Amino acid sequence: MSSSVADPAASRGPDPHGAASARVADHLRTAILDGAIAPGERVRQEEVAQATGSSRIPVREALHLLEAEGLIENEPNKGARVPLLSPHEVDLIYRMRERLEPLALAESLPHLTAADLERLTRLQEDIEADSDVRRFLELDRAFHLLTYSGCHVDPLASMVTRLWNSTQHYRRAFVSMSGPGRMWVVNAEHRLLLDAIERRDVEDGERFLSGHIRRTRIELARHPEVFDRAPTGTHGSPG
Amino acid sequence: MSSSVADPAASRGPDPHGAASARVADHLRTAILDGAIAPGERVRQEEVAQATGSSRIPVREALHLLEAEGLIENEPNKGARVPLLSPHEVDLIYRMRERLEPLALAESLPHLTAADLERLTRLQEDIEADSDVRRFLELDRAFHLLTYSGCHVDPLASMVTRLWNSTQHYRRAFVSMSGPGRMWVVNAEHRLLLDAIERRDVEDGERFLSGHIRRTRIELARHPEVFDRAPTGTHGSPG
DNA sequence: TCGCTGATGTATGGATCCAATATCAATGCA
DNA sequence: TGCATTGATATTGGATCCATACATCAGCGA
Repeated sequence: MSSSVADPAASRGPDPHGAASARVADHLRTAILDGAIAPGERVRQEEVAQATGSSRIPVREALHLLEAEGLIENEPNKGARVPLLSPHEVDLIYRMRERLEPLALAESLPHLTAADLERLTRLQEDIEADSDVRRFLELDRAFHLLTYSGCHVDPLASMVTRLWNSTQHYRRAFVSMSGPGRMWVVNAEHRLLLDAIERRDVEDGERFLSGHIRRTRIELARHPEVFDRAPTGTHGSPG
Repeated sequence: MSSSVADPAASRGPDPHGAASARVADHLRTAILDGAIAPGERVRQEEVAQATGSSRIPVREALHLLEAEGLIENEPNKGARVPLLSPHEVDLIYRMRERLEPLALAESLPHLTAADLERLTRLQEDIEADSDVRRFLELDRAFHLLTYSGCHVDPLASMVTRLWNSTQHYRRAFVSMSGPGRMWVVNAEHRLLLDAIERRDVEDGERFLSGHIRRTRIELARHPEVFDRAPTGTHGSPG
């Protein structure tokens, strides 16, 4: 079952006007976040156009969209590539997260519904039950972003998403090589955060969250090998 | 003196490949930041194309670029418009600035050159010498952004610029109606900040800066009339 | 008089074609 | 043998044309 979206618009829907670029963007976003396209790698318009069964116009739009999301870097007349970040840049992105995400949480918390809280608890239980790296990344991301889902102010919400996107690759490399020990720490910190959220305690939530991010940043700084031409990791078979 | 750039590519250069979209983006950015296009106003592709003497393709690219900069809002099949922000959204943007800009300053400060410091001092002197609203906005923006010019990490630098862009219109409305009294406060705070920068004191710089932004936010919150269908202000004739 | 429905105009989204630029390999020269 | 130059090729940027969706308003009926 190759889940590839590679078949051109053979028997697909009628392609409702104004959806092609979004479809292409989804395709590329998934590929980049999954690590199928590694940082530093070029992304050729024609290739993507063929892979998605569209012309190059929606591809260009999608590339610009993804540039805004921090997943693509565009250089005039030279094309697009996935940004390659230095340790210092990743560190600074984590510092930005330390300051911004507590704000997003404070903005979001009052708007989280009981259903949201249930889903959060369920997610955390799933994280603790399953120790597969790929799944951990997915669930951890879902957990945190759900935490911010009550924040409806665009610049803040989109900025937080962008910061997560930019460092997704390095998170994967980091988690892959740090083993299950680190997941326990993360889970403990998630539990504290979750508890604060359930108590609707903004102050505690902000404190636990910034501490969570700060400790992750410090831990990451102790693993420079994450940046040593990190493996693409798309078929993350346990070594 | 219509400063319009409306003459099509009559005697303009040969348009070196890959510059049209940038030219269009500059045109629109200036128009929006100057208030020539007010928040909530639509931006039609064909109009811009004619005004800049290009086809609609570079216009689309420019609109997406500006969307990433927070100056344009795109809705599928409905077109582009300048975002209209609520008081709460502006307030939250200022809170983001409170947290992000000190970080940008800390990152930038060690890389500022002696020439930068001279230019900063010169700018501040110009601000104090000239009390015209339009000029104040321009110089104040230049002052702060120059302060961050040593920060070469893209997500941070671009985010700061985006936050400034998003609220430019409301800053104009605010400064227009708050009179020269407020400028004195701003100047005093700028002097403190400038002094900390010259001493290369990161901690003081961060503290003065976040205080500067916080006080501006609080002051702005006391002037809800800024949001009462604020005048376009492009020909800000004293009323 | 008010609300609904359909037709038409207008604006955006997408495809194809052409121009300009970058990339790269082959070749000639020092 | 190493390097610069030069051509061919691949790739991006822009223009024009077509398809589709939204907006407006006239016409009709209750």
